[in-house]
Amino acid sequence: MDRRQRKTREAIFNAFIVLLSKKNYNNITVGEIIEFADVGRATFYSHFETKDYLLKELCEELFDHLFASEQEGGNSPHNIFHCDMQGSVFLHLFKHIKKNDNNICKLLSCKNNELFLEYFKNEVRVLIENHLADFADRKPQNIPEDFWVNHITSTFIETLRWWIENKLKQTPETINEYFLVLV
Amino acid sequence: MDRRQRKTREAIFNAFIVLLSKKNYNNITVGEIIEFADVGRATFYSHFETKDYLLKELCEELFDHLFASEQEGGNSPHNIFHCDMQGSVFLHLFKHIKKNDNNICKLLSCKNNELFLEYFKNEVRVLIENHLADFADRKPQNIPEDFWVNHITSTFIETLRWWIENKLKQTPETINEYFLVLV
DNA sequence: TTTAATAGTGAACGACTTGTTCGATAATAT
DNA sequence: ATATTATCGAACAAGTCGTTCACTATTAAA
Repeated sequence: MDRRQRKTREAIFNAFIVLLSKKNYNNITVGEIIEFADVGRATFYSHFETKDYLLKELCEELFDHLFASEQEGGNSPHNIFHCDMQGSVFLHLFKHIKKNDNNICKLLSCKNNELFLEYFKNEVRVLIENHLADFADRKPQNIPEDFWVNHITSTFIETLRWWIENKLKQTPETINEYFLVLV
Repeated sequence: MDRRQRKTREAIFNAFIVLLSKKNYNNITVGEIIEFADVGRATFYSHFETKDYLLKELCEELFDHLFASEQEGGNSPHNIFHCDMQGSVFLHLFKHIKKNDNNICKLLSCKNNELFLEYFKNEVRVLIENHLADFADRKPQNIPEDFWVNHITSTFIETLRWWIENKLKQTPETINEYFLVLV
């Protein structure tokens, strides 16, 4: 990839992230992004079709970092079902978010954006599905499988949101226990 | 209240609801609303400050219908803690939504709007808080009170959303059981 | 080094949306 | 009958979006 392209792309992502830390997604304009990124209008639109696509591509990069290690953990079948492993998958996630170099927190905060939440929920759902066996003994009888998956997924995300609203006061370990105790 | 005012207000609400059943909140313009409502632009803005305020007022009317009976049930202290009452509060809600004269379903569907979800969640939270005693024996030890309330609230809403995504196939009774079995 | 291909620039454009203004008209209440 | 109030409708400035185009700068290839 052309060095110019890379630089432009990064400049736009950076500007977008900086702006996201300051204001809501919906209130950010393309004009602001290109001003911060110091990039021509036409250039922005040659990289991203719309602002929504910019978010989408940012999410893909973000989720790569956030879920990559977890997904691989999910691929080694002999360890997953192990009790210690179960906790650590989600604990890892909570820890990553506490570090918060990335700006997931801002995006997750209620008032922000449905689009991000949709992407994020899909990602978490896949994770949950991969670790479904860990929750098998807690699953109530007579409820549909996807209802159960949806519930664990939602509970995870809502736990996260509650944590973020509480300014991440609790340790990742505490939150992880809170989460596990719910499902 | 002036008859003209009433008629205008209703025309706008109606147009808004019709449009909501066809497209996402974010994609609805004030121009469309006043066209459908057959009302002057200045008139719209003399009734509602912005589109968001229109939604807010619509929610207030909607929630009045939806939560009014439940709230009153919550005010008679001798019946609340009764086991039979517990189920029926939420069952009533599920039934109301199945009837769906109002357009909560469209608004609740993921892709729609954070603003509505926020209003709705607040309303449900109050309901849950009023009936918290019903869930007391299921509350795990050592988790904060508001975390617990948030979890029940979220679970209710996510149950609802799952139901709506599934086209309300299940009966209200079934969904109510699904919900109660989760918490 | 020269050349051809590629990426970025910046101004301008049309289209759409928002929220406001104002003089004229119609409905309502007294 | 009169005064008040609501609505109309057209126009407005401001902001935003996504596109276009002629021009310039950078990069990769010959």
